[in-house]
Amino acid sequence: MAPSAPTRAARPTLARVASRAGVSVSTASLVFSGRGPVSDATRAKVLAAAAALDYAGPDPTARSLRRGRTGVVGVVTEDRLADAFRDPMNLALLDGIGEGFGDERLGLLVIPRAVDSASELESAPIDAAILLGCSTDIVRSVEALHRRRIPVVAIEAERMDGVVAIDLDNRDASRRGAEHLRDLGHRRVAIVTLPIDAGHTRGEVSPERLRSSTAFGTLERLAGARQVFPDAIAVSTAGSTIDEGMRAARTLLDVPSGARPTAIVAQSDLLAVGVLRVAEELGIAVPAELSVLGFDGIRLEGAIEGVLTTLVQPAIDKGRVAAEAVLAELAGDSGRGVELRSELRVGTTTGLAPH
Amino acid sequence: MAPSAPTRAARPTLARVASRAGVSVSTASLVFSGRGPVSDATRAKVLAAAAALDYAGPDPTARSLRRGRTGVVGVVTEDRLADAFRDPMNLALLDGIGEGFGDERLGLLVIPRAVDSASELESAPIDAAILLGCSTDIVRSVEALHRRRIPVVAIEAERMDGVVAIDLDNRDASRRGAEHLRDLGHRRVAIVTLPIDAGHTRGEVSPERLRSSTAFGTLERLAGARQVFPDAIAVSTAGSTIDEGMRAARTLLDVPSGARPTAIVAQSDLLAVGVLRVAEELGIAVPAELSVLGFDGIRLEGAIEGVLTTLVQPAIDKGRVAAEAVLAELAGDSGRGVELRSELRVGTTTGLAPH
DNA sequence: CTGAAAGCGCTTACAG
DNA sequence: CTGAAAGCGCTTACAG
Repeated sequence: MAPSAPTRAARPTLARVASRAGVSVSTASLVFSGRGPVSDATRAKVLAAAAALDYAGPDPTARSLRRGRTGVVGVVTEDRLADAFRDPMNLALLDGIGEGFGDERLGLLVIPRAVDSASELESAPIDAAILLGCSTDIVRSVEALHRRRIPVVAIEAERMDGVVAIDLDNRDASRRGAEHLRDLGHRRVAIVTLPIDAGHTRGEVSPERLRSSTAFGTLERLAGARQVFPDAIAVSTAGSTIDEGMRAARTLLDVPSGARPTAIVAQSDLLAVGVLRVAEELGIAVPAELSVLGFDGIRLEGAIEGVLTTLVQPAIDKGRVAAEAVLAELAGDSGRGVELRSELRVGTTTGLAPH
Repeated sequence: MAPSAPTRAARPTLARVASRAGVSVSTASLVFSGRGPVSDATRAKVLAAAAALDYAGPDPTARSLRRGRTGVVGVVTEDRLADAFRDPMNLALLDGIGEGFGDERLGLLVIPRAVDSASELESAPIDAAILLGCSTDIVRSVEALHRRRIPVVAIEAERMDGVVAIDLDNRDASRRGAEHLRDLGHRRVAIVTLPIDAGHTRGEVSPERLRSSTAFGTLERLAGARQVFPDAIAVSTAGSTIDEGMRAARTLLDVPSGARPTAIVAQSDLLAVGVLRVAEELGIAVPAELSVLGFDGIRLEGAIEGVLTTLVQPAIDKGRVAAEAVLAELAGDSGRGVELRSELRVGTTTGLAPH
């Protein structure tokens, strides 16, 4: 009977408010948008009518259609929602994005990039998209967004046309970390990597797996470390967690001590903590017998003894800069990319190589 | 000159696709929505025209306006984005929500409830809202949503008209946990609480602070523990983190041993871990000298020795049930609330009271 | 300061 | 199976 959706009581419209107030729809609109001059008396009449009808303000969808803006920015994450937010780096990024938006009231629509996620991106009501933790098959996502003429800002992704890149010096920073270990005399070094494929396969990283990998950040960090230690064995994990660090560390450390590396480069701090836990379990002294290097610079809240040697990345800045790039794109300025720099923080988990 | 927004190249429309394909707009629409019968030949013509024009499919905003649905559900969080997601319970909840939506492709718009957040809620393009970690001043948020005739599902909030409540047995579960301590002979018990006010003030919880508090879940858990230990001192924290647990624990434990409680009830597992850390720092044996009880049942990944005694809550179920309630509301079924139950898991951090 | 008109891009009965 | 028409609820030039 009623033309509205059955789930909702009939919602009052601006037209009904205007008619009750005895003004035109355009005038009523002006009252709510504040974009034009309206006399106090008129404004009061309109507001009174709105209150009487329990009108909640202009319908956001209609306003969006008319204005050509949704006021929403998509945040495209690699995995399922919760996994993406379990990574402290992504949380810092979110903080930064919030900061970067400042007073612009933009909503954040989280879009997990599932297998068939192109479809999700094709129909999400967004003005711009920020791609996070991007690795696998990002190109198709970008194509879908480009067809919709939606500006894209990608964080730590490979270079792509028409995409504003917010980069981290992953390769260079990793190289500097590895040099720190080399300067301490380390020669037998192993690497614990972040996921290198969409399947998050664990295990030794063969040249073949390397070639087929699309995990840009992981590859960059690995390449940097191998600039210093070309033959370093690398073991991949299923994610940046303490557990995963422990799993990988066991395969590297639970071996005859002659075969053990004297240093482990972990591609994240959480992985490094896992390595430290296993070293403790196995009675391997850090840093006397084993040096451990992390990446990220997260707060560890006393999860380890001492201070982790790590590459501190400006995670919040990354988000802030991404948000600013989005704002620039929406304002019609073609954003330029930014490369942010990580700093080596020498803690107590690295020291002179044994012997 | 061009009527479109300056930031975007002119986007092709369905009308242009239809005209190029030589069909009506309605027919072209049918091709993309799949909601009506279209001959293969016609479909092919339309698709070819779309490809030629690089048409990305129907505009989501226009579709939303017409259909009266945005396909987006708001997730209203208490704090800033990142804080909300730092809590492992909220992450589990997100997992559950994703599960509960199943094949319904609903986007999640995160809406941090700031001071002026009513305005945010008033204009967010959403079909329904899920209120998380709700405490302060939730009533105004609900009013704003009700005026918009948007169904609201609230998790662990006080009862409100027109809101589907997904509840946890906070009070009862806390009482059961306290009884476990009482049965072990504990009489001097202290409580470390979650935030009890919007300002996240730390310190002893006076009757006055209690009265002015609006943190529903916190109050429920406190009331449950005090059913067993009416005079237990309570110290509030600024959030569910290990750090905060440590801060509170220091005020309770770093005192002459005669004045020390023999058991601490922490309102979250992270707080409990903080308590355990401080006990270790101070050389207080757990459980010989101090029993520690948590709440939540999160995975602790070896962050503590032994197994935390805690109340395991079905966090994922909470999300799943909330999502199902949203689906029911959108389908026109008025959802009933659900109360979920937590189970006491006795670990190794509680034991007989000393003496 | 106010109003009449056009139109944002689509979907959905309805008729054929 | 296809098309013409109405309309979702608003905002924005434009004219007065």
